[in-house]
Amino acid sequence: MAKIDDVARLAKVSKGTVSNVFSQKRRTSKEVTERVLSVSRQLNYVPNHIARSLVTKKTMAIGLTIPHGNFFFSAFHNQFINGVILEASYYGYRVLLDMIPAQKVRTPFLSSYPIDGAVVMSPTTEDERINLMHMENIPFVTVGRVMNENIDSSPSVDNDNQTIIYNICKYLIDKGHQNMMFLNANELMTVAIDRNEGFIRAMEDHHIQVEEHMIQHKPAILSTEYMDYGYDETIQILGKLNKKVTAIIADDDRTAFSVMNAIKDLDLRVPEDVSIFVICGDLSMMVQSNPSLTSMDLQPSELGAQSVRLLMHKLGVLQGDFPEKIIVESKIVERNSCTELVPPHSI
Amino acid sequence: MAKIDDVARLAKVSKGTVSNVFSQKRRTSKEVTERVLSVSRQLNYVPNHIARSLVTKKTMAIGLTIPHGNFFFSAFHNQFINGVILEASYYGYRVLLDMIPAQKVRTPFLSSYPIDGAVVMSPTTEDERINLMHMENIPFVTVGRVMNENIDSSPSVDNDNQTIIYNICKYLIDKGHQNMMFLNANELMTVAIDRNEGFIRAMEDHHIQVEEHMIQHKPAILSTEYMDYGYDETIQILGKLNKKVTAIIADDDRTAFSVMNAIKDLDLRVPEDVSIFVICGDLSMMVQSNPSLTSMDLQPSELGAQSVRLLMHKLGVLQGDFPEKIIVESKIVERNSCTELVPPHSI
DNA sequence: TTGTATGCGTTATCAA
DNA sequence: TTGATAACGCATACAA
Repeated sequence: MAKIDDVARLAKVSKGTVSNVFSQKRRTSKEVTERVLSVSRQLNYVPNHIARSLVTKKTMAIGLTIPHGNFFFSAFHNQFINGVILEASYYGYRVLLDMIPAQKVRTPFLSSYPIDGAVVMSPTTEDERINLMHMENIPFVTVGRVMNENIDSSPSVDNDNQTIIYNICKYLIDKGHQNMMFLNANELMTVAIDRNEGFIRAMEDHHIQVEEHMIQHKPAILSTEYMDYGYDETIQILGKLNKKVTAIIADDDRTAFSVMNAIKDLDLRVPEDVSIFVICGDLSMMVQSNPSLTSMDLQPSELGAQSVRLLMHKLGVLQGDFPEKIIVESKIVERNSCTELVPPHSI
Repeated sequence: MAKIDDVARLAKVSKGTVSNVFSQKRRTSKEVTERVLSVSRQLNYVPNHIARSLVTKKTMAIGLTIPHGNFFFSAFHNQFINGVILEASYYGYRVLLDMIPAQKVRTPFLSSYPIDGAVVMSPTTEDERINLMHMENIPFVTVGRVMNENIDSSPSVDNDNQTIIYNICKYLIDKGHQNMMFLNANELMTVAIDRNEGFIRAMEDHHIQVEEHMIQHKPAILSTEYMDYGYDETIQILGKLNKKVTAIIADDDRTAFSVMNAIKDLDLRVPEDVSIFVICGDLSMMVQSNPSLTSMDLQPSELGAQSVRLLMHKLGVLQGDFPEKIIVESKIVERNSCTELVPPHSI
């Protein structure tokens, strides 16, 4: 591999000049520029990224910290990641996928993170990844609210989760539903906490008693029940316990599908007997399922892009003031899985 | 940030010793080790990854080169990526997500890739990413067959795509199907080429004439038709052209869902009128759709893990001989979307 | 088992 | 506009 000295020698300039031709940090005459570029092509020279990083103290990479454990990407994560990569590449940044829990790093591999900053997805309460970032002084942005004891505030991008659930409930209540089941995300995730508050507030505002069966939480990602979350809950609550649930709010498309299967197995129909509302689902899956599923568009790709932009501000790549919190818009997309509730006596 | 000199001074040892405590490349006495570690903790010292990389010439990161353009991850990609990350982290490697096309890198950002090797997903014919890797002398492994003019051979992991389609066809033919439609991947992908050969061979072996409508290709990822590939094709071939197709082989779950919608819109039923076989689909989606979809289990996560292992061999991290090609097993998972064809006259 | 000195390939500072 | 040289923070050969 050719080095900067080789180019400098052949182009009869100093290495400082060669450096400048590539970094464009100060002007070089057209003549010299072309000579250097020509020699570089000839020697197949490209600046060494590592050496550059050592002195500039910039790696031009950001970390994307995804929930660890035996994790699984959903369509939501997908789209989100797409947004992150696209936006990062716009600023010349690469994306390092990160999932190694702090404790598990073996000593021989221990070293600083070769990233300039990080985007932390789906924080939990007392999220250890966030503590790690904080300790190592790595600038970070979260997608979702931070709830760590020692960390007062940090830039974040989020949907307005409380309002989202509130509006979903209102949407269903307006259709006559009074008895709903909310299949929330895992209880450790801060988003689940916010959503619960929204749910409870909606019920209170509409004078509906919140019963225990109404709020469920996704099992831990490691558990065997994780994959078909929604099935057992539906069978149990609607079947065995015979709670007269008429509407189910599902965390994601996978959950919704599980629910639909359970409903079929209970000899019930969607939406005639039970309405289903999906919070974050893959657009194409929503449209193509049968019946098509009414859902919330959370704009995951926009969440990703905005989180990167926020991080770029923190890193000084983007100038000017920037907000500490960015709320990404979301809106209900009506399809065919939610229907007006027909009171029993009117049949 | 504390540096190695700071630790050396406070621990009253040389920096060489401090270095060895962390890299564990040569023994250090227990006494010294503990003193160094203690001081390091005190100063919050961690070796600088960049500086280390500069001298060792190892970045401890591998690139994951995903198809670029306005790309979109499917469940298959998801699982694959999971496999890659998990396996890479096992060897202490991080994963850099890569999608920047070679030409688009602007001069100010131009530099060598800070990776030790790369995994290239879903190669196309004359894949420019592979040419780039080859030119820059970056060790790489492909997931899928390479079909580049100038590149003779390179390590790769793959399913046996020809045989897979052959077996799917045989499976359907054994059920009495003679007129199938194959919704293949994009025609530029090498996997699509291999599959076509398998399809044609199966037809020939069973004395079935291959008609034009039988093989379709997914539109380019940038096109608007990309997202509901399968719908128009089904409406067109089964509806307007009234070809008597009784079985459809779909590239992925998204495609399968589109097909199911089209079939419904044509007032036909799955599997009574048309059988559907999915090649790569998300397990949970397959199970939870209605009817559940018969599919091929390609073990995407295993593909990911094996590709990393192969790369580790190329990088010398893993010792011993290693094969140039690894074929990951796949098998048919029967569910409820394919049925025995009942000849019309027997009704 | 530990210390010393050199080099990794670049950018940045200061002169010219 | 360009050149010379000192960092950047670490690993490693060699010496002790």
